[in-house]
Amino acid sequence: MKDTTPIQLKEIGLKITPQRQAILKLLKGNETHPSAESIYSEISKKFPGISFATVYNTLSKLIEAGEIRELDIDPNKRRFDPCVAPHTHFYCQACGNIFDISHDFHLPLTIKRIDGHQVDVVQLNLKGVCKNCRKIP
Amino acid sequence: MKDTTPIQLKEIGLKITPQRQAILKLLKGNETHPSAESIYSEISKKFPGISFATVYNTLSKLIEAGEIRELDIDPNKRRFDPCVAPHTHFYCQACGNIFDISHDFHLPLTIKRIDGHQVDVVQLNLKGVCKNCRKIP
DNA sequence: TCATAAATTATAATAATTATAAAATAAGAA
DNA sequence: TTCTTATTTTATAATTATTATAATTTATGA
Ligand SMILES: [Mn+2]
Ligand SMILES: [Mn+2]
Ligand SMILES: [Zn+2]
Ligand SMILES: [Zn+2]
Repeated sequence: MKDTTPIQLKEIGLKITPQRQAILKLLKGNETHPSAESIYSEISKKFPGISFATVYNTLSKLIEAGEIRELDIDPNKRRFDPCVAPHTHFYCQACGNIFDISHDFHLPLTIKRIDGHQVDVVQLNLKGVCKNCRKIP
Repeated sequence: MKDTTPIQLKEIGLKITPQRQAILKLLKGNETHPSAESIYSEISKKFPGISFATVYNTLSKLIEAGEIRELDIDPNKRRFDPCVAPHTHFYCQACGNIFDISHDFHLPLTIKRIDGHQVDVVQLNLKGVCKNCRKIP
């Protein structure tokens, strides 16, 4: 039988717990850019007793370890992305969904300095009305 | 004596009140990208009785009218910018200050559609450690 | 001056997130 | 395998930012 132990946790110095495994599994390959709330709701199905603190704590640790990243695009809540490679996002102001944009806008991704400031993160955010919401007038 | 009446309010269909005049005056030319809290604190000096609701209400009206805009860059609070012309921002993760970046990154400012989505806003956000915070190790 | 819609205020409510401390548990040592 | 302990989870409270409500006040135009 295939070993499904998520070695990622061990690698970043975290204890392997069922809750963390579930959160990691939910995130892996997830392209919805979930919020803490949506992660909590989903995980609750399998772990009815999980607490919000565990979700937030785990997300913080994963961000620290560089396994996931946080987006600054939803004005109402934190949103998370398991894909840490740089890419553009589109936020729908009607439904709140976030879409990956694969088009290359030739961003200054390697810039390390500007106006004397040290640049660590570069984010291009687009906002408007998504494909789906445009249909429903 | 010079007329200092802010005609902007009348123009956008809002009643001229001392509170609104003060908020508008504080915003005009302000490059600090203030939060509701910082606006409230500052205005309170002249209007000790002003309420947070007035600050938020006024900001909402001004955004609606396109007189100011809101940034999605500070993960903790809403930040406002009286300059509505498109420009890049830098957020310091150490001190929370936001700086305007005048360098032209050739953003797709005229794009109206991508992947079927209707694009209304384009924001380029840089984050890291600002000039001032780098000095204090 | 007066009528009235709009704005302001005090206050409560909501939503997201963070803090605290006790109980549970993963993981390595014995 | 059992023991030990630091880590993690949970329940709960606290905090912070923002929005909602309703009574009072005020700007504005007749
Ligand atoms: Mn993404
Ligand atoms: Mn600006
Ligand atoms: Zn949508
Ligand atoms: Zn700084």
